[in-house]
Amino acid sequence: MHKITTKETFKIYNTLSRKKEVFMPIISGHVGMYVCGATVYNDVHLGNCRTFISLDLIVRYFRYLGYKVRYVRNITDVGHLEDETNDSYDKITKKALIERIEPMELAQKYTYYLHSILDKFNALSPNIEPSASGHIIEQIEIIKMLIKKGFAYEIDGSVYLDLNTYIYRYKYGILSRSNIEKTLEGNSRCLKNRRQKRNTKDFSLWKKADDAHIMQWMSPWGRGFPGWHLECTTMSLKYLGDVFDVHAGGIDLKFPHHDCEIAQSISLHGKIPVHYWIHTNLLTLNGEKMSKSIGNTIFPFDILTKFSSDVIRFFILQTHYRKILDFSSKALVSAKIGYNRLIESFLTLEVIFRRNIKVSTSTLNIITWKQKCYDAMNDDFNSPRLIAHLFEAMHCIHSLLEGDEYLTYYDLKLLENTMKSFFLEVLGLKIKIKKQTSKVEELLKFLIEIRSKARKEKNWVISDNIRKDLFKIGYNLLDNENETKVEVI
RNA sequence: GACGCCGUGCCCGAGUUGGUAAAGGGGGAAGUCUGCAAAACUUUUAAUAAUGGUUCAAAUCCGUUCGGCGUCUCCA
Repeated sequence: MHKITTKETFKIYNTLSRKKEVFMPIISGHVGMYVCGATVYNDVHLGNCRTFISLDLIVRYFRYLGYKVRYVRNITDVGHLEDETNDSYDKITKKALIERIEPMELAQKYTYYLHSILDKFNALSPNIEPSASGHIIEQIEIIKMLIKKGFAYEIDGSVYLDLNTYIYRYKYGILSRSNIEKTLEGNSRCLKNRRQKRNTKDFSLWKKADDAHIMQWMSPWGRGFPGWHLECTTMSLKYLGDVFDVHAGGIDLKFPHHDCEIAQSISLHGKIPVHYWIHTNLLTLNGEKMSKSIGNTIFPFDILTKFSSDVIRFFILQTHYRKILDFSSKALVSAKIGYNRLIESFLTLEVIFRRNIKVSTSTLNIITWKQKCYDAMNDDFNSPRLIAHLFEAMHCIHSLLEGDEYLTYYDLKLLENTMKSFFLEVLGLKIKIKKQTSKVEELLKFLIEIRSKARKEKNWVISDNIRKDLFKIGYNLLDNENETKVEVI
């Protein structure tokens, strides 16, 4: 494995301090990382995918540096309110009624779907993927403790976190740096329909369920279901401890979700639960947030027919995770062309190895280049810069092929290993060469032979017709010096 | 209204704890190659939103303006 040699220069942008900070794990060599996963009531869209792909890059790089990562990503299958003014239904229940299936069946269906999509994008599975519905008992225990400590109160079968009590002792909103009073002042929507709560700013830990609510559990406060913010606090506490290294998620979860999590944890044990908060930025469509509720969404299968999952992943990683990324097919086409060139260079490298030219000194400094790759990733996971360095390596390979530059066998191997490991392990991309089924391949070979014969006889009519007709059905013939290559369109 | 973020060439996109010539990709142009075409390779092209200020030095820090976006409702 790779040694953790660069840890003193490895920096992560921490939303809490709004600065890049040198990463120092709680336990040397280990990283505990919690990611807010998806609410499984609908197909994941490309915006969700961007977040999980960005965070996959982060997990991969931790591991690449040699850290042992416990990667926990939850499944929200209960408790996420569709609309707080409507007490009866949460997202899962509502969709289950529409689809006429059991809520659990719905959650299962979309969980499978999420897995299959993320698998396609080569995102690594979490080590633990806990679901909210599987941790009802733990959540009830935490609510009990919060009530006992005086930070929560029960009214008519629902339990709320008492922010006034909390604010008396601690600061609320340290992550978003929002002033809850001022925030509520300017937002009239928040003032409606809060008859149950002592204060509008209090948020629910447990909600009473009426008979129509399918997903409900028995609790000391009657039948109900847990609030959304509680599940992450509960499950991260259970699997990573009361204070852990990294908590990550989409930027839209910063407030109120993550600030509420912090309030819950601090109420519980008095400590800020996380050292490094990482927030990924949004994927926009026509400049606006891609969102299920707004409806401007692109689903993975909408574009997987036009672009491979690798190209989409490459496209996403070409932008830094903290920058807004606007979806456009034009940019995707650019990414596709660049990606293919990069893959070609791996094949060119093989050609250079086969040539086996022996030199005693190198004309290029591969060690310096390798360090630049690390520097890019060490600077808050700067994948666009890493990709730029891979393109530089591609140009080096071309120069080697032309004989303009030379590398010793050792340096050549170093170049290959570094390039491949960053490409495959860190960026999580694949070096895939499209291949035909054997019979199609034989037929193509046969046609190319006929065409080659025609070309030798300068029968351009036959040779051009073969090329034209094959192009029509998706095969592009490329005539090189001695051979004809087939490109699948 | 409160709290934030962003604006880099034709397009995408690094650089934003101030400092050598502002990465990289795509596109355009020219060339090499070539029966033609394509591909590949080489070279080349062009930018810091506007305006003040701080500084020996600003894309980077501060002010103002314009434009875009996010959160405060459920969100990745």
